[in-house]
Amino acid sequence: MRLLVVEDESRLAFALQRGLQAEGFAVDVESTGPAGLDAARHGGYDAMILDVMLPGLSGYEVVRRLRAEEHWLPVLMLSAKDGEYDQADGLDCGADDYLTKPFSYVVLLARLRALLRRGAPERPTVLTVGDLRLDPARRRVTRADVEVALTTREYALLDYLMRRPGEVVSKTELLDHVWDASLDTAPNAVEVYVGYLRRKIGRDRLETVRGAGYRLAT
Amino acid sequence: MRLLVVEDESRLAFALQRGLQAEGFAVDVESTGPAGLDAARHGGYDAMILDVMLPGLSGYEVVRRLRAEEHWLPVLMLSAKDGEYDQADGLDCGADDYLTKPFSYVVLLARLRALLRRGAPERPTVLTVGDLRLDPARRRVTRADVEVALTTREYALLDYLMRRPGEVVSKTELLDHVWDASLDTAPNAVEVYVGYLRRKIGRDRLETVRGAGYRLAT
DNA sequence: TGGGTCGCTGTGAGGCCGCTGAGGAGAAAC
DNA sequence: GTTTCTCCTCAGCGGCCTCACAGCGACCCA
Repeated sequence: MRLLVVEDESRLAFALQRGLQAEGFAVDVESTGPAGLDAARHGGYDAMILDVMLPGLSGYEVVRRLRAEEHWLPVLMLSAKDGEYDQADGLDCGADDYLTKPFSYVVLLARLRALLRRGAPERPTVLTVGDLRLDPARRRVTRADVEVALTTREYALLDYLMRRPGEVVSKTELLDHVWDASLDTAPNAVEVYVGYLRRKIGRDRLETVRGAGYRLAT
Repeated sequence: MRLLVVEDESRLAFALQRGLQAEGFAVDVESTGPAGLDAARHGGYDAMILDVMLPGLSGYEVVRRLRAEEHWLPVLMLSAKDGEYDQADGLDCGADDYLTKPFSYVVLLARLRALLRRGAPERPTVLTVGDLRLDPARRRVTRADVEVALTTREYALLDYLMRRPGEVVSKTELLDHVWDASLDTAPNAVEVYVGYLRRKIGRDRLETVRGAGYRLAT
């Protein structure tokens, strides 16, 4: 679990970093609004702890811009002010939760966990061709609901073919996309792997188009 | 938007009902724990506002049972107590947010809207995969109800894997999320820790997907 | 029917990937 | 200071995967 802490008070930032790391989180720290926004945009974090008072760009503004750019990273806001409108503002501008300083570490942790619990996993589509199914996330292939064990190369080959069902795909194209284009492999390797695949997914699923390439039967 | 308010102080319950109705919500009120639980189970509400102190069944217990039955209705808890552990307890037993009485109506509304925005939480408090259970709040892992002692790193690794059961997770992804991205760790560390985990949770629970990563068996 | 071309497959070597035991560094407990 | 615990690196090993090769079969065209 990677966290981004954006906080300009260095003592607090350091305390948070150490405490959260002790809980097993990986923690990066930024100390200004713009730097925090940038990190959140590019970083692949699971959640963000964000101070409201920041140099350069306020915490409110950071969240607003993130949301405007369709980033849905869970955000826990921290603020020294404790007026109620302030809190409402924080939530309404797109933060997911709000803590008022001084806060207790226990509460912070509990809120953070609640936030991480509801993270939204989007699963990529499962490719389906006939009774063949390929799930990229699980890296799993089934044929008529029976799992098929594939090696890395076999899997990559089938993946490529299933994204272009019914089309004729040439050997050189396969060499370019499934094999590393840099190292020159003999075209025969394609034939070898087509052979392997046929044994596993069924001989008739993969047609040879003599002189042109291969076609995955729809 | 339909709301369920479970509150035994009739004045507060009435005030909430009128206020929220004025905002355009459809509001039903229950005044005991068991009645609230029942309504939540059958009612098709979009969110629930739940007092902790209730006759018959405490608010904690209501949420816990709901979650145990796989109901993921967003729950906003209300409590007169204000000890911090109390608040942490509320969140960890499955509530999505927490307000301490006395609270301001503005804050309640903001929190409620934030809750409705993010819809029902998708993940249970306790992560369960097969006979493995991981309780983030207690930082505890059991396998077939036997506690398993894990180090910080082992725990973080299992936590990450259990949030994506059945999916293949690459070593680099694990390095990024379970290890701190800033310090560069050798990819071999992942292999080592997968080895440790296997000894503790069972060799077959963690599959190797050669060339791709690891997969937690569902 | 025969020759040529293209594709298929069994064999085997080489290499990459992942696993594990050993051990050192650093922190914490005693 | 010593012991213990944890984290992580390193090196060696074992196994599976990959792919080249060569011989054979299939297909196409006179």
